[in-house]
Amino acid sequence: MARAAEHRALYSSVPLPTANPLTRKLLHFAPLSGADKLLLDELADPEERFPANVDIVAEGMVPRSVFLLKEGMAMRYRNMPDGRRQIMTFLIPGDLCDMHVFLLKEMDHSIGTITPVRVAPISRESLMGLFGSRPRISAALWWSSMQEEAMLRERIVSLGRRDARGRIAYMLCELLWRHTAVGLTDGEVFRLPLTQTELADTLGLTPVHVNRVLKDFRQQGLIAINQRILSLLKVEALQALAGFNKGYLHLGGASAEVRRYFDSLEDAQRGNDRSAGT
Amino acid sequence: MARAAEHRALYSSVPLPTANPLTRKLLHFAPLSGADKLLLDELADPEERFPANVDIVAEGMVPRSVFLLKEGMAMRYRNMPDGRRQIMTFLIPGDLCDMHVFLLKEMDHSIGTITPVRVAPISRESLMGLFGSRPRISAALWWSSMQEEAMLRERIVSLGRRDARGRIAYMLCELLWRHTAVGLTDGEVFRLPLTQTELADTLGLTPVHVNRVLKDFRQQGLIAINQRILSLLKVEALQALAGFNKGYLHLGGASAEVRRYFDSLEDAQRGNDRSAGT
DNA sequence: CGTGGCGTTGACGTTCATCAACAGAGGTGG
DNA sequence: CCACCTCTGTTGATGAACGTCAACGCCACG
Repeated sequence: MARAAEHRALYSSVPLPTANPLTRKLLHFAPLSGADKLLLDELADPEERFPANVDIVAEGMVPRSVFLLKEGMAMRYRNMPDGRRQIMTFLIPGDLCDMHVFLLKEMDHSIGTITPVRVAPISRESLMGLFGSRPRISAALWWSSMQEEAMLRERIVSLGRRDARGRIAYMLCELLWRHTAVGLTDGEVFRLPLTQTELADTLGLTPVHVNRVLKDFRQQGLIAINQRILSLLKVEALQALAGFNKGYLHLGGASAEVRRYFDSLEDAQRGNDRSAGT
Repeated sequence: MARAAEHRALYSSVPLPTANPLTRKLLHFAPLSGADKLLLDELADPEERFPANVDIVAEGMVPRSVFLLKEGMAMRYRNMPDGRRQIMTFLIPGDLCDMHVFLLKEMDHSIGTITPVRVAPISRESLMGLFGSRPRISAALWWSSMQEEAMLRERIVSLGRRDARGRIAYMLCELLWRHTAVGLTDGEVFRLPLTQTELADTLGLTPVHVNRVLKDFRQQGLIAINQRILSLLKVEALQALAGFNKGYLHLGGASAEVRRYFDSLEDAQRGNDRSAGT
């Protein structure tokens, strides 16, 4: 396949992101100062590794620390009593597993790795400290969590009102834009290490049916897959197929008004710091 | 139907809730002081009314103020390009419409009324003020928003991996528990002003199919419906049918550890207030 | 007295699930 | 280095769950 060779070539030219993926993502919300970026880098510094196909957090556990995913892919999922599985979310670099859930008494779902991953554990204390002292980063993290919620809502729309072709097209588009937001694409090409079974468990379909639809997409020249590298050859067509509108990802940033508001908080905070002799 | 008469009788004995529904809900997270409750009552005091079947907020608008739903029922929904509709969430008394979304540039879905509603508009300022000064209420609101997110995830599980009977059973159970949490049930009986079409648009089904399943449930003696009053006659059976586990609603409250943490913040805050001469 | 929304029921069609079998890739132990 | 095995992808045959289309009754409302 000439096409495959071609997009591998493209992919190999993807520059390694210079900033950490969380920073990259948050920059879609609002500009961050050098100090903010430094702080985020420190936050992302500690490192822990997990192999593929293990649970980082299991259903029923008490949520403890928070993890920042730095590399690899993971998922939130739940097993049904009859052994079937529903994947709720894919986690990609720059995503936080459970910035919030530590408020809850016990996990209602599991988080498992899909590929080997590198994560930065973040303690509840440092996160709460951040919230108390850095309004702009807090707002950005909050925004990011709103974005995640919007993605959940979009999944509901997809599962409720799109057919198999629409669901798959929509999911490929969402993954493309999310990867773009953290600098992990080259044009419409990115690495997608999912099995067809995992896609099926995400979209409420069977692996067999996912296979048939993907075959169809390939034959129509909409996508190409090779060595887990996915090319969306006709993004427009795919988006049309799904009725996909990337608005729900809210990549356009905050309104000027909201941004000003958090800037003013930031200034107030700096004032506090000075008066406290910091 | 003797049964219908019976459950109407039951329903009429439901006492009017003394506390406002938001307070009732938040008490599931942690105890609140008298001052906290007073503050929540003030928050809920302003009033605005909307008739049934109108949009309170429409897709594409800039999210402005936040609303507390005090009475009636509303929904978040989205219209698809082909005219079909997906309902994402039902809002019942005690729910906040978009505590968070004001961080986003534009709404990616609409909020519409199902029945006439009474809401309390809350300004961004008073909400932010609360977050700055009342750690315990803030934590409770945050918890409530986590709970909403958990409900979204559960919907995804439902749409992805349950059949029509399971979905409907699950939705009835969820609505029962949510109403219970704000004191709007009497045993397994509560008022549910939804049409079958609305249920269908929530669960990714057609009104026709919802009708057939409900008929079946009625014939099996699982439920009874009369004048929009719903009785879950065999909750156990319904929950078994859906594989329903109310754990995801997190009604058990916060862990002792989390609660202590926010109590300590509260104390620190009171210290600040005193030293600032308030 | 019409009219429109909602619930209800029947006949029929389509999408997707289920079951089954096999091929290729990659990993592991002998 | 090869045999073996498991996981993933692939394809075909069959069936069930749910959607679509259509019609009618009921009730609230103007």
